[in-house]
Amino acid sequence: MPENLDNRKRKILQAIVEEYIETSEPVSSGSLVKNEELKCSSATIRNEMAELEQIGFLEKPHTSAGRIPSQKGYRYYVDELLREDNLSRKEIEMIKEMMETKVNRLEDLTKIATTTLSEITHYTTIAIEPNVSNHTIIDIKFILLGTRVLMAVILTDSGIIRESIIKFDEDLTQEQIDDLTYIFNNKLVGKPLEKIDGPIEEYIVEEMKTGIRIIEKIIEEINKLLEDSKTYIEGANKVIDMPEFKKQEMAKDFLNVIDAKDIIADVINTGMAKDINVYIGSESEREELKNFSIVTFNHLLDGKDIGTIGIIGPTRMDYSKVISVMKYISKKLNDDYKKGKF
Amino acid sequence: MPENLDNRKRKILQAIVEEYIETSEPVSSGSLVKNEELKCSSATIRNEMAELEQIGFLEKPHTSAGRIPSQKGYRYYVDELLREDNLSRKEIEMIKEMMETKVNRLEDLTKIATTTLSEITHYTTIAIEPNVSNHTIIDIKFILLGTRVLMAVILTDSGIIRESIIKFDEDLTQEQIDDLTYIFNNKLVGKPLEKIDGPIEEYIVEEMKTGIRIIEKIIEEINKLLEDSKTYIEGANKVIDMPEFKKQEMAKDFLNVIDAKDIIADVINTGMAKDINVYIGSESEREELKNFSIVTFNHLLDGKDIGTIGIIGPTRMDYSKVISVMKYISKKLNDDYKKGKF
DNA sequence: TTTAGCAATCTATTTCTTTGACTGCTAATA
DNA sequence: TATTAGCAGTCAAAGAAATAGATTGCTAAA
Repeated sequence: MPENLDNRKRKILQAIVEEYIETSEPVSSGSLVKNEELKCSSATIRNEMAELEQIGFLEKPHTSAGRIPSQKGYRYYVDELLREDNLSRKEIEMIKEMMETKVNRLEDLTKIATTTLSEITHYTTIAIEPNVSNHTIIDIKFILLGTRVLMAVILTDSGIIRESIIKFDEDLTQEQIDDLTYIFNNKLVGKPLEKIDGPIEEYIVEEMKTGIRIIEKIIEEINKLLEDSKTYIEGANKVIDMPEFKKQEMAKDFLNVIDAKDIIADVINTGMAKDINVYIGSESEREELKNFSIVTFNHLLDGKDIGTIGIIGPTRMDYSKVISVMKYISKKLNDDYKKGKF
Repeated sequence: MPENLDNRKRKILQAIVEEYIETSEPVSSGSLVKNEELKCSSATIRNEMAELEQIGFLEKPHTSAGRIPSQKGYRYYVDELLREDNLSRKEIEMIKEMMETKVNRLEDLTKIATTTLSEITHYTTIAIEPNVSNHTIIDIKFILLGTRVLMAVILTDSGIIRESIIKFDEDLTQEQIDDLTYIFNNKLVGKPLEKIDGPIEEYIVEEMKTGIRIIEKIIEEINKLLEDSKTYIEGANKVIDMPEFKKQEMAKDFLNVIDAKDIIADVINTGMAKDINVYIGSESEREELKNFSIVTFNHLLDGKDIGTIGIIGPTRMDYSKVISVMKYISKKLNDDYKKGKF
């Protein structure tokens, strides 16, 4: 439940957040007087600022400095004060141009969206493969590569293709492969792509004439394929010029997060799936992320989740710009899809 | 042609390089006197150091500091003075343990070697997919996924598998796929995996009954597959604790290099293929790398290059440890291979 | 050829001072 | 009651000066 702030407090908070995002310096009462919307003296603003600090929206680095937004302050700003139409004509042109490339796979489309996002926002971007468990299998293919190596390819209705190479200690015959293909398809096509469990495994083993070990291994590998959702990070160098990274500790935290990609995957997968998700500082409940914010959106086609795209940066992030770009890219991906681009 | 240094100068250079690698502080004549192998006074050492600086093996950060090795100094050290048996029993155990995992693909083996290397050396590791142009094709498979999506899988004699998904604007028939498979195999199996050129393309087009556009597209995609060699980087956070990264500029350079992986790929691909390759500072002729060294080895199985593995770190790098680990891992990969592990 | 000894050099550290940017409070004002 | 002017108090950041410490290069003697 967002506290109710009166109009002047809202204006002051908004002005502080925006000025701090721009300059990365604590904002003083004096500099706010220049804001044309605020028709009062610096003393009045000081009183208001003191109150905003009292209720937790602002903090002071030290007595004689200006104020900076607290995590709660950012949250209020994002939920209540943000402007979402923060894209210049030039930026829209850039996005359009960058996203024109033709691609063969959905994954490549994600890649392009990611690069675009990074270029426009100047933050580090993240792409996480979708959790495919609510997608429907439309085909499973097994291809024998050599006599002991099998390639399994799974296709889903949303156009996602996953493949895995499996090596055996014994020879496989083409006949076995044909059997496998038949039975796996029979049992799994049309079903949601969930983990293959005990009962299904038993059924398949029963149907097959040979090789329980082979089936076990295949199921193991397929399950592995379903579980792991790869995370890609791009533009790690984008952050280096930001003033917050002058502090060794923050730079260290950042590199650690970038390296242990699962930290980010974890946060995103446990989050709720809103249109656009914003995790500010320690809201993500990971110590390493307390100085960072993550903003993501789910790349949806026809209601199917085909991956999460996001950015990570300091809590002093240009939320307005980031969210504007994301909304635009998200819409464009869908429009292109409807126009049959993919 | 390595200059000839007398024995004492060699010892002094070696001691300076090793102490500087360990402490990252300029080495003084005084601290070298403690070295038991050097039976002379600090004054004598100072004279020798002055001469070593004269001929370019050492440098001074400023008048009243000790000496640090120059790039030329490191080079002499690596070529002439390096000890290669610099692995503790404990480290060998660690390597053995980490490399025990069973894998299905050669690529996964590379991944494991990379992780091991990073853990043992505490530097950032690099893996670059092999240039497959001298490998021989043993099979090409085309699999139809849906009516307009084709998957091409290429197998080489070295066990490398490359696959690509190709999307068409028109429907494909199974018959066409069978034709494609037959003709491509006929023409390319047993040949080195080079770019498919004009004459071959013409031949294939002639043989096929239909769809010159389809063939063009397939060849385009296959050629793309052969060209791009992906680069993976792991352990970027390993560097953060090194004193040299206190300097903003170096941290920036490093992140840029990590982000623009092709810089590294470029250096490695233009290098000569020795057993182990060491690029010190600006030897790699890329401005961004002037403060970094790269050490790589080629992962060879039966003489076939199946990928390059390496590390990147500051020029003040523990070359001895790095090279020792690499030799050990390289040998182990080969031994495992001969024992049929893969 | 080697070494002891010493002046000269230069960085890094510490301490002190100064400056300037804010705030918070008080008392006057509308 | 809400606003504001004015001013003392606080604190960090920047600058200046002093100090300490490390190391070299040179000279002259061994």
